[in-house]
Amino acid sequence: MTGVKADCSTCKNSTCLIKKNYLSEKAKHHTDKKVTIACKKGQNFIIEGAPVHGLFFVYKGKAKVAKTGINGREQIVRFVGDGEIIGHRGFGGGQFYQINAVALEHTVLCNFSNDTMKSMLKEVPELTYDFMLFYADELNRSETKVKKFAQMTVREKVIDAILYINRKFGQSNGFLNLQLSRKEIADFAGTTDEQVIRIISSLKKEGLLLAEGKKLGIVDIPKLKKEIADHNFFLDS
DNA sequence: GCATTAATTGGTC
DNA sequence: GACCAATTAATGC
Repeated sequence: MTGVKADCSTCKNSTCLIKKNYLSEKAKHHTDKKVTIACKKGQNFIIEGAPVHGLFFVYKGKAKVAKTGINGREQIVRFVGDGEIIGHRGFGGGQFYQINAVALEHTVLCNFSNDTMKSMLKEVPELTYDFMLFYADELNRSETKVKKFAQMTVREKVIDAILYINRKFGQSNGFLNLQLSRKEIADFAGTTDEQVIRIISSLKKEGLLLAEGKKLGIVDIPKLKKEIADHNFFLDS
């Protein structure tokens, strides 16, 4: 397409597992095979049930990864930013994607085919090791999430979701760097948009949160953390 | 500016 | 605490 060809050699994403293990010439003939995909905001680039088409890495941008439930209800599994992996659960055995992935803003993706990934993993042990750590970490997060969903109150889940966004994307000028609709927060926290709205407005009244339209800002991070501290063993999930 | 969508609030089960 | 309905604010065309 026009211009944007993501190149591993000039990429700035130090957290990207490919970039991290991009050992100059050793992996170059592989990374050259990747495909760069530019997504518009709202674009559904991974469709639940569609055949697996390799692994995706975010070169630049943000996306949400979700599973669709019964009556149109959505469960957002995670949000991803620069350097992160999407579609890793379909890698290997999986024939079809079990998740949806939608770009939340203009996003550039690097797509590696399964074959390319396989030969890279077989050739570069450092990369394989990092992948193993990544999968283990993902599983850990997933288990932590189960506990949270079962034991936290809605208020705590919403606070947790907001803190998660802050951890992952940070704030600038007093507002979170990721703008989500109330419904998206609800779909992530496992509740309804009405509940999210109510909790946000009370947190606002309590002076813990700032809200201007879709923009959300955390005023008192330690206080919010303290509120969920009882449940949380401070494993940043 | 109008029309669709999102945010908000109140109420019921 | 989810679901529904009504109102209002925001945003796209």
